[in-house]
Amino acid sequence: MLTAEIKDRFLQQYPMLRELPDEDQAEMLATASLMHVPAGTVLFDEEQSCKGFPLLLSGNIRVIKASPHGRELQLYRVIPGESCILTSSCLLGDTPYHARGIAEQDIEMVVLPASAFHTLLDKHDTFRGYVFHLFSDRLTDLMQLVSAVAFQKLDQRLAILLINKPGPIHATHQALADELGSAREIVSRLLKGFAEQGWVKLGREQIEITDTAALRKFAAL
Amino acid sequence: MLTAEIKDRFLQQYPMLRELPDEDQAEMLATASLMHVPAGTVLFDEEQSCKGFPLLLSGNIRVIKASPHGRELQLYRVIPGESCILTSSCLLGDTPYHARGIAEQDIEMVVLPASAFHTLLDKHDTFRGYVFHLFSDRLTDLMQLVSAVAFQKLDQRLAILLINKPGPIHATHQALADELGSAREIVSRLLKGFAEQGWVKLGREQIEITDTAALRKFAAL
DNA sequence: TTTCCTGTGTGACCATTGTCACAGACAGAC
DNA sequence: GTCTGTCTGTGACAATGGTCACACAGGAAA
Repeated sequence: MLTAEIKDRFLQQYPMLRELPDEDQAEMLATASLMHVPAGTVLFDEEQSCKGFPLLLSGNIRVIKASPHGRELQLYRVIPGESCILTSSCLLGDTPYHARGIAEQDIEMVVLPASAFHTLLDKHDTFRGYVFHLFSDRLTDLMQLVSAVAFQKLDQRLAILLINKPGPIHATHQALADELGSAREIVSRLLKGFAEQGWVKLGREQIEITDTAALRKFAAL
Repeated sequence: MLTAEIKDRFLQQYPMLRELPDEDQAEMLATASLMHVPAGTVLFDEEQSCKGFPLLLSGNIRVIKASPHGRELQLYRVIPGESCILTSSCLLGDTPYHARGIAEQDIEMVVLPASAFHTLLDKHDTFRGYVFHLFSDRLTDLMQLVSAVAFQKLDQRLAILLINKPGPIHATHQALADELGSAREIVSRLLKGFAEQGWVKLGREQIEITDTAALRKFAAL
């Protein structure tokens, strides 16, 4: 059972649920439960099937593929307002996961039982539209990612990654490598190159972009 | 308007449409049209939005990403009974395509107008389930592909590709390279290696697997 | 037959990335 | 302060894949 405050934040974050008829909304809220998950938790993993439909309130989920040699590659990130489409995929396709989901920060999420999820999907276009959109976006993301991994050089991918991170970047080289699916040393090496070009300033767990324009030009090349 | 013969084949290929109430089925069939497309045609391309929902009767569609340097990489293949999920993604998300679709053979397909597609989706669970399943499968495929491109060596990917092709393989090295996202010379080189191991016999546009077990073992390594 | 075109074989060479093995550097704990 | 664990810098090296520049083979067309 959710508190009034959580309900508010929940509906704030997922506006399409506000459009449900009152009784359906109430029913949905009645079956939902709130979960707290500490940062670092593995929320799901390969070959593991799923229980409910999670809707994020706060915190991100990193969805990754791990290689047998200990490297990893981030497929995408789930942010509040987005829900994890992989779960939907599981619930709808009855297939197990094929990736690992890790809580990047502490997470608050509302979990709908599978039955409620199906009911919403059957009865309400807006919810359906929302889920389809998520699928659609993920497909697009993944196609983009495949293309990047297959055809782009690492330095460009790194540049793009940096550009798309907001503000002063706080991350270890290892973390960046894990996002790119590469090794820490390579990232260090490339960053050093960027620094020598005067594009970034490096510090411990910190990267400051000093010449966005140049970096962007390099990335777009 | 479809002929009776086409209707039959159509419903044969897409069983979930047979479960529709008669009048809905009739309405759907009334708005559908048959298209023939010769092999090699580009059915859709990046940044190009879409008209209708195609359901394949015969022939395959290769969905690929092309690199700026002329290389290409196959994302997946659409076979009869499957429809092209990318199109759904477009219709549902109003986003343009982000890949290219090429008719691998001559194609027959039934095309539903976007409106009919949406109607079916709204009214019928089975159709909805079908579409969700397609999405789900594609997501899985793509995640698998990303992982392969990022972490597997080309020789293994080639071996897997060969294993999964039925019967005596009839393809140019270039075609294989395009499926893998690599260059022709590399494929030739690797195939030569396989031949030296006695795993395959090579001929012009033809590859015969002579030791499936060894090849499989190598692929699984 | 000769001519072409496409597909394949190949060797030399390069660029990129990955691996390994450390050495320093910094921050927080003690 | 010292210690300790994490993060980063770095050099040598290997391996994989890609590029280029051809030669050559086989089959279809002229």
